[in-house]
Amino acid sequence: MREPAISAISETEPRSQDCPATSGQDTKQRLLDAAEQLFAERGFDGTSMRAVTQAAGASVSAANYHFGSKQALLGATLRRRIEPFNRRRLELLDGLEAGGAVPDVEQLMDAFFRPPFERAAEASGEQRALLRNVAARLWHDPPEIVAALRVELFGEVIDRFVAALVRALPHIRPARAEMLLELSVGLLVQALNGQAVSLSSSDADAVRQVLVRYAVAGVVAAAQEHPA
Amino acid sequence: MREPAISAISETEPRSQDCPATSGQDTKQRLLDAAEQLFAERGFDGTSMRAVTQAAGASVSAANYHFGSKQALLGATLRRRIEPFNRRRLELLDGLEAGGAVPDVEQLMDAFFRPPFERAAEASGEQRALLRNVAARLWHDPPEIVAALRVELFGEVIDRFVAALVRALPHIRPARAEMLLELSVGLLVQALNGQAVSLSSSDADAVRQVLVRYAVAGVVAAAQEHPA
DNA sequence: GTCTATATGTTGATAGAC
DNA sequence: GTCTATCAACATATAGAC
Repeated sequence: MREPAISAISETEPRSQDCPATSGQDTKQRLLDAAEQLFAERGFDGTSMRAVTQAAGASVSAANYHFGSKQALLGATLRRRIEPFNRRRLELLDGLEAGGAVPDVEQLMDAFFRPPFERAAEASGEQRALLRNVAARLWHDPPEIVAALRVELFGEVIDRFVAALVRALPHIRPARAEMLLELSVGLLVQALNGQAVSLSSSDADAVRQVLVRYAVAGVVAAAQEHPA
Repeated sequence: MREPAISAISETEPRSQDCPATSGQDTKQRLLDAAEQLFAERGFDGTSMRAVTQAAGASVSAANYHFGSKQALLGATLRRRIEPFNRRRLELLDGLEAGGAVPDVEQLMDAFFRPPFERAAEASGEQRALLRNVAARLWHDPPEIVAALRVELFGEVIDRFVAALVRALPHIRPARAEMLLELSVGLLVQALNGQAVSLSSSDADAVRQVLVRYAVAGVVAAAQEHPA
């Protein structure tokens, strides 16, 4: 998945006249792929535009033409990776709430945790390693673009799941539900990014089940404001 | 270019005022303070030696004289901040295990989570903001020095607490205990770094209690390999 | 111990040819 | 749309005066 893009520059546009319109999209995709991998491996500041464009077999100018800036390129990679997860989360939640049903905490946490693991199971080793770091970067890198993206990408998901948690735990205050969901995100990030958890050597399903069990018990136990 | 803005950051300890002889230690401390704050705010790659030395009112050469390299400077800041936490963790664990006692999961998780919150309670607002990011950087930044430091600083703590967890939960496999402790670290990092948790506006004790309640229930529930 | 000055490399972004 | 060439700014690290 790394070098085959070189062939694109070894020949001088053999079919460029046949489909010139798709050449732009193709380069854009290769840039996105290369940027995603490098940002995940070496971080935003640790990745130069030159490194990205070389890996993609393109020029720095091409990247700036398509994305405008390095920050916008990072935003595009994160958006592309996260959006499907959150669409899937909402899809699962919609299913659980169909017909006015009130899903319980276990169903909710499972719906929240499942999407990245589905992707991990179907992905190659390299993609899994990548996935781990994307999560860590998105939740712990301070740059402004990441904070804005977090709201853009996660806002609806957080709102919907907090509301569902409030319904599942009738005596919980919404602020507490939000706090517990955020703590659960820490659990998920650690699981995806961790060492001992080792997504690559374990069965993704097994890890997810441990995670869900941990989170369900934790959320239920910490839901009460003043425990006995 | 700038005024010697030193007072904004100096925080370490009330040092004696012998000026010329201890001038070296003084500069070293100021560099450490400035580096810690800037690394926390802008990350390792986002922080230049120039920024650090200007904030500390010193020169780049002085920093390289004292620490040798930028990476070593990062290592020094993390070591200074993390070491007391882990000493305190081991101290609390020693207390719990005194006389051959076998502490339960709640005592263990409390001892593991408490030190950063103690520090947070006694610290200023700036220090609390800083603390949050130190945790996130140490656990999610990929650079080699961070990985090595993690083993150096956390190795003994992890070993001791995993062993204690195995004693507290007799049927748990050590690998599972290690996984659950690592997941719990994710919980802690998210609590220290999170938005909704908001250490600065809440009572640190209250947050810690929620955290402990979440983790205890989670660890106990996820300890069994094959739940009914 | 700390400084000034500098060596040497890299960065993100742009200009303009094609 | 993509390239080559180039820019100004900034990076880390070192040399040598004091």
